[in-house]
Amino acid sequence: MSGSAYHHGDLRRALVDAAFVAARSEGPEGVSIRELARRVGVSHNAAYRHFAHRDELLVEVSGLAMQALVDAMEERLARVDETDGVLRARRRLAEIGRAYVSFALGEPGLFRVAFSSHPEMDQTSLSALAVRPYTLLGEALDGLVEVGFLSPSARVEAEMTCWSAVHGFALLNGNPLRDLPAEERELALDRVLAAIDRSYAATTGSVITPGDVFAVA
Amino acid sequence: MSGSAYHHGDLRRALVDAAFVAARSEGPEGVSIRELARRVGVSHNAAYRHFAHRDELLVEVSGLAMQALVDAMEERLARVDETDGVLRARRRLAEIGRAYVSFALGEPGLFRVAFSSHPEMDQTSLSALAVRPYTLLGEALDGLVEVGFLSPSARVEAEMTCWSAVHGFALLNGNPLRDLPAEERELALDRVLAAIDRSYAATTGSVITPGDVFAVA
DNA sequence: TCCTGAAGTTGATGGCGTCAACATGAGTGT
DNA sequence: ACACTCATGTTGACGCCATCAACTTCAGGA
Repeated sequence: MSGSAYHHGDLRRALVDAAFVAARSEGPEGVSIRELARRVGVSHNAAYRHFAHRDELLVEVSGLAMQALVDAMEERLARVDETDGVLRARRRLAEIGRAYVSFALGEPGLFRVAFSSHPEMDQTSLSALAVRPYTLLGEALDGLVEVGFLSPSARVEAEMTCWSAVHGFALLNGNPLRDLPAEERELALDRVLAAIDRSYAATTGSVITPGDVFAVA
Repeated sequence: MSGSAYHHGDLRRALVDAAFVAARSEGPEGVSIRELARRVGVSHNAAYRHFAHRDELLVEVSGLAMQALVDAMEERLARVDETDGVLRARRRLAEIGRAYVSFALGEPGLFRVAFSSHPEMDQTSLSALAVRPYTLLGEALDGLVEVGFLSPSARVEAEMTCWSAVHGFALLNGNPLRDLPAEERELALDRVLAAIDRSYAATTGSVITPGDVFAVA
């Protein structure tokens, strides 16, 4: 009933796909039911057989965008080849942050659609959407605790701190600071990540040898 | 020429005022030229004698919203009555963060309009808008350096770190985490602020006596 | 074979931003 | 005192949008 062939072929999927490319290049507000219908070669209103309203379609696209973000994070995580336990855990956390920011700045449309608020959307499905990046981050933090770099007591909801820093950085650099030179931005991100790293080290009195993980002290 | 009386009285101001209240209750997308015209008792299109397009009006409102944010921060800063130098500087920084978050969550419409992106808007005026909160934050950070809590080398662009953390926290709590219980949210913010504090202390080897500034260790 | 219900279409309503053409009237130069 | 000009406002249009209601079509089961 959802994926079978009918008049069009598979309109629902076609619409979602088209919406994804539209959102990718123009963000959520660039997704127009009518435009999609035109693009897919179907009459306006056809979409309403599959989505109650525009927001329902956007939620679907949000899911895909979020998935793309997760993929980017996982791909980058997989590249960490550090063998020393502590360094590895710290680098993994940093890579999550880098992947997040790089996705936000490289795919602004998708990023915005992933986090765009849909008033119609019930809260549960909303947080369910963001759950995967959250757990990914959580695992990295658990890793830090395991190697003794982050104290268990500071571990509590450490997700919030990391996520806030990186999310804020991504948004500020996408908007008010949008034309900061890439070099400066890179450096600034290093500093933010270093600050988090330093903050965690302080919870266990771990020593950070300069140049350990980050270029900046 | 800008503030004189004419047909309407002072349409430009009236429009901006109406736009402000609209933005306050519904955010940037709730600001409609036609609706404002109706509200002000003037014909649609009248606004176009004062603003080239909708975005130009929104920029004006952004400025007001940003000003409101700054006011909130300054008001809160003024309330810090700590006498001990180090504690005072640390608390001032924390208060800036709290004011920022509290404004973002208490006035979501204004906050969003303050930071909404206006494609038509040239970059210079955009960053000029955000300059005041930025300098306010900068002054607080300078204070931390003066009392020896933050090392001068870590001072470099520390604005970015603070601003990112707090901005991200505000947005996450306004959107995906929008119905987190207020209590938990408060605690989470404490933790974020404590992490920053800790991170700065680490740059000078300053000792943090528990319960110094924040409830959480 | 028919007929039902899902999938798609047509046409309308009311919203929006914006352009062009017109109306009005306050303030200035003579 | 008068006429003229130009800023300010108005009317009416265009094309976009989301969405509703009423239709057609047609595939698959009784």
